[in-house]
Amino acid sequence: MSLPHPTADQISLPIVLAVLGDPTRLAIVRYLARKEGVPLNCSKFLDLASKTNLSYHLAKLREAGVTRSEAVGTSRLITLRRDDLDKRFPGLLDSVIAAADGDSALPAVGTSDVEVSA
Amino acid sequence: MSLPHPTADQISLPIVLAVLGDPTRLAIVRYLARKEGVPLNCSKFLDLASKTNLSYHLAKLREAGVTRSEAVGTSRLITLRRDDLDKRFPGLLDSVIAAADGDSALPAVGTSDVEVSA
DNA sequence: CCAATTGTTCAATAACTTTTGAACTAAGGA
DNA sequence: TCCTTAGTTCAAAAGTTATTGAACAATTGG
Repeated sequence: MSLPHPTADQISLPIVLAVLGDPTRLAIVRYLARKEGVPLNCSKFLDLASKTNLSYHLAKLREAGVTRSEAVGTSRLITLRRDDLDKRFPGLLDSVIAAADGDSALPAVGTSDVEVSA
Repeated sequence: MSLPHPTADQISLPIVLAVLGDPTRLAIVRYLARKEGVPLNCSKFLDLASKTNLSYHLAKLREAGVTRSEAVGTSRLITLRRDDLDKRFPGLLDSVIAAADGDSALPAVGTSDVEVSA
């Protein structure tokens, strides 16, 4: 681990809700959930926002305890903290993601049929 | 019904999450959930915020589709829109409320053992 | 009618959040 | 070493949300 992350018990419900209440961040979390287990780097999300702005949103997600960012070379590998979130707030993440998946008006990443392998 | 409320299908996930991401509003929703079926007036929440500020937060909850406010005499009877929320975002409200109930650091209303009957 | 109760609205301010661009760091490849 | 890639940091600007007090409206009880 490289950057400051809260421990599981430091994760705060209102902060998590507020952080997920932003469409850009919700899109990031949705994509992470779909690709669970596969660590992703920031470039995956460049169609949601500028590089600088993404850095800001990804920091918010990390600081809230929603994601984990690990520095590997010049990349950040980002994963969902599903284990910790499920322990802390059972069912919350699943219901949020299911609700987001059901809403076609929300911004999304990697939703097209075409999937780039590398 | 008196004041403008969104219809069930107009309720937006990011807006609901953002609205619930405020500790004062979360406390209001929690209390409404505990007293489900019993319409409450604003005075119940006066220990959370000033009258003016409550009016603001209750309007946010109403506009997001989380609560319903009905004008009855000089009071507003406030209820949770559980039916609509459950239809739109299954499991979300329950997991949020369960998570909030598990967090003793959050502000709360009517948590004491003493319950005033009238 | 008068006063009290219940809550809203308005304008101001304070406090945050989001977005931006330019400058930066750190790693990796040619 | 130099260049590129990946992402951060910083300061400024823009936008939004929260909080306040004073003034208001509507209903109800005396």
